[in-house]
Parts: sequence; structure tokens; C-alpha cells
Amino acid sequence: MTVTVAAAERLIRIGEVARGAGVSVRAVRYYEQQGLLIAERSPSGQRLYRQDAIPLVRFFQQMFAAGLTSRRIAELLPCWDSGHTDAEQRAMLRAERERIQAKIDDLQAALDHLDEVIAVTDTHP
Amino acid sequence: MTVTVAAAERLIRIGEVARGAGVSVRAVRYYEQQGLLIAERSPSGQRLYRQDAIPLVRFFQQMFAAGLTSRRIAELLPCWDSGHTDAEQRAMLRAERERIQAKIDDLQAALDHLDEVIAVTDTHP
DNA sequence: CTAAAACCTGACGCTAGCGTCAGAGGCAAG
DNA sequence: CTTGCCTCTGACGCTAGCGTCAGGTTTTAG
Repeated sequence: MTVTVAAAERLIRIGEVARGAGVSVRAVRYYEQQGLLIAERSPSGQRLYRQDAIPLVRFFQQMFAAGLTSRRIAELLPCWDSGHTDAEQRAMLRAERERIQAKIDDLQAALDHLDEVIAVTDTHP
Repeated sequence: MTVTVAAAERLIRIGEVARGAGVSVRAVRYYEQQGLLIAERSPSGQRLYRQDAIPLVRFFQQMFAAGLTSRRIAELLPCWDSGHTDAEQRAMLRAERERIQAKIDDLQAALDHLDEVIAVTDTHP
């Protein structure tokens, strides 16, 4: 039988978050400034994060790569922070989904185009 | 039997290029500044383009969307302007191809991630 | 205790693909 | 000839996600 004793999670500092997520310390501070990642503060003022900040930062990176702005991500954060979502947020989720899908299609077209060129330049150098 | 009489192609001005390709006039001038699109000049100094400038500009847009810089595009232009390509250019083509493919994979992962969130927020609003 | 490493708050810099404004000339129509 | 649209050359502005330096405090290793 296992008992959960409200294990006081070990808090980590900004450097560990940055290394863990593969980004710069500056980037993590920037995310806070944009309202994406709220940190506790130690008595001396240092930022303290829970360990799930690391996958969260990775997720931000993924969304950035998908073309979302930090503002958009901030607006959508409630969708998986809490389970609560309103109609507007769900609509935004769908809209972003469509944007990403369209972007994938564009990239695939560009890839096909490049592949044609590669084929030509290979057989006909 | 058909005879090609070196038909003096009708040259078009910058506005027609821009409208035809769906970009701004400013963008077309920018492409020239970056060495992507060389235009003839009328006696009064106006830019004159051949009609294939329109698909060419569309192609630039596609490459920009795929994350290529104007410098890269300029370096790769010989690959389909002429049929001539050297080993370095073919390597660059392949490298860009891989970059785009990796980007597509990233986007697909982001899309899957978003779809999960959408599924959750739909069944559990 | 001390030196190194990590952290803090500003604040300016950078890139890339244009947008935009200023001021001046070109061109077909009426 | 003039009205109105198109084009020209600079040249500064903008956005977004950080990089980077300055100057100072804090934490950690030995």
C-alpha cells in the first residue's frame, strides 16, 4: 500500500530548467515576461520552478516552431493548465490546428518542388 | 509545322508582377535588391519583367515559407535557371530538403499534440 | 573564508522580410 | 493639359524571440 504524503516537490532553479529543456536562461526569463511561465521566488529573489516546468518549456518551443506567438500560447494555456475551456478558447485551438495543417501542406509542396529539382540536377548534372 | 519567330515577349511592369504573384510591389523590389530577380529597365528607369517572373516570385514565396533565406535562394538559383549545378549546390539542395523534412516532422508532432488537447477539451469541457 | 559559478535587473542589439512615408517623375485618358 | 494612377529612389519603422553586455547579489565548492 502506498501513501502520498504531499511530497514537497523539489524546486529547481532557472539554469536547471534551461539545461533540461535545451534553451537559454534568457529564453526562460523571456517566457516569464510574456506570462507563459510563472515562477515562485526564493527569499533572495531567485526564480524557483517545479520540475514540470521543463516539459512545459519544451512544449513552448514546439508551439513556437509551429508558428504560434507567445501571446497566443498564453491565451491557450488555460486549456491544459486546468481542464476548463470556454467556447472561444476551443475555437482558437481549432484555428491554430488549421493553420498548422495548412503550413504542413505548404511545406510538403515546397519539398516536392525541391525534390523535382534534385531529381533533375542529379540525372542531368 | 510551327516556326518560332523569336516572338518579342510582352514585358510587364512591377505592379502586374506583384498582383499576379499576390505580393506587394515593395516585396518585388526587395527581391531584386537581394539578387533574386533581375529586371530590365525602360528608358525612363521603370522595371520591366518577363512574364515568367510571376511564377518565379510565387516560387520565392514558397521557399520563404519553407524557411529558406533570400541568400540561400540566390545561391541555389543557378540550379534551375541553367541546368548547370556543381557538387556544392547539389549538397545545399539536399541539406535544405532535410531541413524542410525535419520541419514537417516537427509540425506534425505539434499538430498531434494539439489534437490531443482538442480531444480532451471537447469530451471534457 | 574565498573564489568560481549561478542568478538578478535593466536595457540595447540583432535579423529578415517586408510596411510605410516622403518627394519626385512617368504615362494613358479625356 | 491635367487628372489620376503607376513607378522611382532613399530611408526609417516594425515584429518576435531571444543574444549580449553591464553592474551587482547569491549560492556553492574547496
